[in-house]
Amino acid sequence: MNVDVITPTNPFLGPETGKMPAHQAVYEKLRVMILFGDLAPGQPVTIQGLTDQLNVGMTPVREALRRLIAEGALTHQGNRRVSVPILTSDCADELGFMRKTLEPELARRATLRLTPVTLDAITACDDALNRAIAQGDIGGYLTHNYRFHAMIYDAADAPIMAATVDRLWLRFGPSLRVVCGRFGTDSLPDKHQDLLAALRARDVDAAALAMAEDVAQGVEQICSALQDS
Amino acid sequence: MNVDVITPTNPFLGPETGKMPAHQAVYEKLRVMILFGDLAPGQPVTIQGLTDQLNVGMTPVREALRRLIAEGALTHQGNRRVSVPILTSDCADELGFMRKTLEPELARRATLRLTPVTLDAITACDDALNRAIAQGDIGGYLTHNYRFHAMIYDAADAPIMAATVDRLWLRFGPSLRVVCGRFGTDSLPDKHQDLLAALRARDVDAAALAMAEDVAQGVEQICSALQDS
DNA sequence: CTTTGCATAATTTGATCATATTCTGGGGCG
DNA sequence: CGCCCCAGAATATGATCAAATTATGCAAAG
Repeated sequence: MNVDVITPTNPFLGPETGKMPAHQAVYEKLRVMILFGDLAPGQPVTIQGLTDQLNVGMTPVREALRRLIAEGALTHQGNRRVSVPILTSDCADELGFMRKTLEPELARRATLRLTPVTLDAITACDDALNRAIAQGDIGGYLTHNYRFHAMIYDAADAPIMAATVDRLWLRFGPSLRVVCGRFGTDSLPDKHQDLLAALRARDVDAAALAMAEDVAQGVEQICSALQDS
Repeated sequence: MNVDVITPTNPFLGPETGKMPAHQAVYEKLRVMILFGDLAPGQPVTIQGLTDQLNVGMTPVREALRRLIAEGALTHQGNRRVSVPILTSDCADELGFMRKTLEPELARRATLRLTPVTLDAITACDDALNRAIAQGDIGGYLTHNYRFHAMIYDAADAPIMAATVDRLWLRFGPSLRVVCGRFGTDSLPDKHQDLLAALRARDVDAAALAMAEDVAQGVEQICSALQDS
């Protein structure tokens, strides 16, 4: 029962995939699975299960898990048991506040530093996102929505904040697929047009506002889904 | 099913050396050393050096390092070399923005949830801090200043935000000792009295303001020290 | 006679270690 | 000046130990 990753290419902007330490390969594989809801909330994650599944030793698996636990993508619940965290209302509140605070600032910085080439790439990503929505492709929506935001945050040239926000997305990840299964791809939030327009116009405040609204919509949708569970 | 105890990091720096996995003991030891400037910025950290120094195998050391790297307390610079990160101006700007944004919010939440017992403990911690300043004890100042803030953030009952802010402190840590060596304990920032008064009065906005000012002063001091280096 | 409760055994899993392998960096030699 | 070889450190593996959860069986109560 080998769980194959749905996304064929790695979603991150890293070009090198050739030679990579085993622990990092395991880390990225698990990270993608968590980020896009391939692992259900509360699902236990065992070391030996991963060693069998991925055909690597236990040391790389241990390191990858330790890293993901440090990032909050996995939790060390009770006695030596690792599992995918269950998103509570309180956690969602915290994550929501942080996202609403940090992501507009990243949008501000990105607006000032964005190159035309990167802007075109972001626009292309949004086009792909809209195609995925039109086709009802939930996996494609999740992937391209993440890429859309990740590209902007990468352009902000603020690695610490970008990494922090990345960790917040990791926490939302396991619940995303559930939310989408509930609502479908019809009523998905999309302030991306406003955001792109603001980026093209180099309007810092408009970009921050559009980002804030986009984040607020996404957080609101997740919180409402958590409410009746 | 107990899911209540999920403390991956130590909120306090108590020397609790009872029953603890080796990798966590190594992690906490290194964490304290980084947080209080026992490790200089740029200093290389080797696995084998730590195995010899701490008398543990290399697997626990590897896990501790991986965890600290994930938290930004150490950096994986280039090829398989781990070292204490050097704080640049850009990084300090990012860290400053995040601290100024997140810590007042934590102060807000702490104001609402604080118990009288905890408030007394925080007050006692501030007294110890002042005694350390009066004696010119830099180590005591750093320790108690961290504890003062950590206790407030712990009282805020917002584990994700508290852990995030903790990571920011870890990044500032290696430079703190340098800054204090430059300025001494004379002109240290202290908005703690205002903060304590606001906490006692349950004045949310005043607490947030005092915290913002305290953070701003600290960040400003570090940035000015980075300027002429 | 069945069922419930607890105590103990067995299996699974995590933690640690010793060791082998690979890769990077530096120094010597052509 | 460049290439090759060697030392040292990091990476990865499997084995071994310890801990915990699950399974099992016995006894007592209904």
